[in-house]
Amino acid sequence: MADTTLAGPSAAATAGSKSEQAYHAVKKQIVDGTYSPGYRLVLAKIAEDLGVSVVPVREAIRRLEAEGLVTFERNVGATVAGIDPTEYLYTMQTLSIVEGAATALSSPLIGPDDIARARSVNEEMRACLEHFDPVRFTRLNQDFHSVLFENCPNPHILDLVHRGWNRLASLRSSTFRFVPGRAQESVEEHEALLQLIQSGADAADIERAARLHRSATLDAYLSQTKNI
Amino acid sequence: MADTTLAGPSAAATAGSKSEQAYHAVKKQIVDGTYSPGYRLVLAKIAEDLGVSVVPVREAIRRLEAEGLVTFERNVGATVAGIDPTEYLYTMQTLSIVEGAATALSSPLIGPDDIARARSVNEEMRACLEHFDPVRFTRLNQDFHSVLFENCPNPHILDLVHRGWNRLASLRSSTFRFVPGRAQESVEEHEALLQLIQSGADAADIERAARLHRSATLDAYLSQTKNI
DNA sequence: AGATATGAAATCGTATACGAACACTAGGTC
DNA sequence: GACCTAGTGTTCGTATACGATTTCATATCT
Repeated sequence: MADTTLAGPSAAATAGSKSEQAYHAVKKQIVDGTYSPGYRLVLAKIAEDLGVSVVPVREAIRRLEAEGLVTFERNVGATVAGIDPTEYLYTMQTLSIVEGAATALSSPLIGPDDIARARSVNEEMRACLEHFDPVRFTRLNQDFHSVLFENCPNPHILDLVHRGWNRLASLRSSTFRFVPGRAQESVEEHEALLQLIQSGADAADIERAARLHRSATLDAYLSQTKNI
Repeated sequence: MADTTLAGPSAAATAGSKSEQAYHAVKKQIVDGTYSPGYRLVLAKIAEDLGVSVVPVREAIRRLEAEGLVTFERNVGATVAGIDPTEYLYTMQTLSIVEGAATALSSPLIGPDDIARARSVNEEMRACLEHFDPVRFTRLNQDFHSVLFENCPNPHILDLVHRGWNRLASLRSSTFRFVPGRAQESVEEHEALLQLIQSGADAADIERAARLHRSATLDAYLSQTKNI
């Protein structure tokens, strides 16, 4: 299965350093929800928990800030970044663009076995709809697209996709939970996308489909909030 | 005129801090070419030059690393990042995507006065062709697109555009210099793009045109290197 | 001579320490 | 009672110090 730990930023240089360790530790806890949005990240406390000094922790926090996972205020401190409706819109819109591009760029390199694997993941997602397992659903959704992106010829774009996913992590399964029916649609769109790729469709058509797949989720959210 | 100092990353939080000062100072010198690719960035030396200690400098360097402007190797140090043909391809491809999207998203908000300003910049660019002033040409090129992006409704995408531009800064005017005729084409494409926007064309058409405008430069480079 | 080992110099990575800025409470004043 | 003010505690920002690692030059061995 594709590794959805979500590779760090382009800069993974200093592996093994305490700063690196702190970065991964804090990131993990943000992405998996241990630290919720708004949680106050006190340098000294994190340093003590990890058994290191504040300097590497500070560096780690600043890196997470650059990725949008924490917000930093001078002389005040860091808090786990939430994602307000505006930020959500920006992030989803950007994701629709970069995911569309990543899918289109990868499509010529996607083989029958990849299609089969992706389809199998999608069927698992369908099963999640029955059991109502939104957390697993979200994870499988990333797996699905990760399979398609495995051979993406442009790592920069892939990196942007991963950043967007991390940015959305604080929402967990909210779109799944709050927009009923969207998850079902999503599974169908996945299948349609696979067939499009399988049929050797034009890259532009694949890009459009992949982009719409993401923006439909955004639209579903927008139209719902408008109706309330 | 549009400010092409190229806004920093989303995180401009700690304005006024020494770390911030160091960040801007080093970034400026990388972007304007004072530090060429491969230049060894020694923390202690930069710290002394700026009159601060190494800790904030280190933080600044790590931020620049995250933006791809410097490469960092553990226990060895930082060097100004070069851009090899592969990186160039990745960056240009990504730029074509995000610039295309930024242009399309901005287009409904571009008014007649914006068009006029952009056209005036483009005419300056045309003049640069006569005087053969590649550095100014590159700068004006950014100005041109900055005018179009001024009202971009998605700051995330704009940020990606700026990052790409910074990343290419180390090349200076190489595309202009090495692909004769491309600059001329570029000016013509700008004018065509303006007319497309002015005519109220479909966002999809505008996006395609803007994307091709960037990828044509990449293609020109690729076909030239192939011929050698 | 070429390759390998050894030492010194340079540079990084992190701990510790301390001054500075902010938040919050308590007390006083109108 | 509401508002302002002083004081205290918390947390950040940066300087300094030192051990760890790499690099480079020199010496030694085959």
